Amino acid sequence: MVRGMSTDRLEPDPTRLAAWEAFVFAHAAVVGRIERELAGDPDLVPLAWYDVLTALSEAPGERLRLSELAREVVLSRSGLTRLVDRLEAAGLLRREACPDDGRGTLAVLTPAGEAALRRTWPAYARGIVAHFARHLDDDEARVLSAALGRIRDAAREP
Amino acid sequence: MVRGMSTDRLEPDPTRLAAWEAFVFAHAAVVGRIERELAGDPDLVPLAWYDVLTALSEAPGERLRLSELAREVVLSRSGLTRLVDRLEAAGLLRREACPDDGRGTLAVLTPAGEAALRRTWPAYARGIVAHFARHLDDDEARVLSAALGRIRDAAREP
DNA sequence: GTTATATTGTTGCTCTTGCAACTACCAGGA
DNA sequence: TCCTGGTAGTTGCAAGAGCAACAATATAAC
Repeated sequence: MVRGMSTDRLEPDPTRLAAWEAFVFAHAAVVGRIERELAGDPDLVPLAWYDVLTALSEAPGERLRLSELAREVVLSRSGLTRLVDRLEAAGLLRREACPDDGRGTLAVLTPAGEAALRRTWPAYARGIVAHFARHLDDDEARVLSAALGRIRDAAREP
Repeated sequence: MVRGMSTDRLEPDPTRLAAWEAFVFAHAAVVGRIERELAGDPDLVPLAWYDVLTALSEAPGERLRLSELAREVVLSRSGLTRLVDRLEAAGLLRREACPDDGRGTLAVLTPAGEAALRRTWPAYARGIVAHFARHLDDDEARVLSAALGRIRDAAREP
């Protein structure tokens, strides 16, 4: 697993607890800020929409099963249903029946969805740089990417 | 500011972008898991309550102005008003008039609030270890604490 | 002292989310 | 084949959070 601590401790040591607290509140503060910045321009989509559209744009055929999408953006299935409702109503994606599974539904990115993605990216990127990336040196960036990626993958498992 | 990048870039480099994406989804996955674990036991308080109670327990006199508390837990003032309503209704804190400012209100931790904190900590600590701390070696823990602390402090400023 | 400006906390409203229950569908076993 | 268990997606419901607007109080300018 990981060196430097016994893996069956019941409490985090002070350094890891400080990391956890910084993690939680940094997330709230930074995401809140970026969200408000995006909300200031009616042409830009909110972060939750952006996450869904990005996941679709990176998927083969720009389409994904709803259950897959829910795992991808870390949302409950019911939450994802409503989110996809809103995106579909806005024309940024469309639902399509899954050919090989009668239960399934695919979300498919539309040209309007791609356009929304491209339109939102510059402001989003500025927010990431100004409130997050700007404060990291190269070593820290690598460590965060590796460590948080590992944590995310573990927490996403069933 | 920080070495290793020019500070006026409009987009994050790939490493920092990967760090950002891991940061966002790791938070959603880990906090969601811990929240569900706590919700499984009716004697434990949810994370938002825990954050408020901790902030109070660490403040001098175990009391804090509501505006200070809102900054501390990164919540809007209206959001904090309702949250404090719920905590007060549950008897975990009480409101008190601020002696030196007629506009102000203090939130004061009650014994029941301290008890809730102590009761919730073990399960919360287990969640932090199992889903977060367990995946960090000592170096990573130090880097996360420092870097995310810096990011949090910057994003909390007005 | 009076007036103008800013801050504190609360409320109305709306949006978003999760859980539990439900339907529709798939897969495996008798 | 039929039946049983499991999965996919949707819905009713309730809880939580933010914005804008408001009343009360404080602070500064004059």
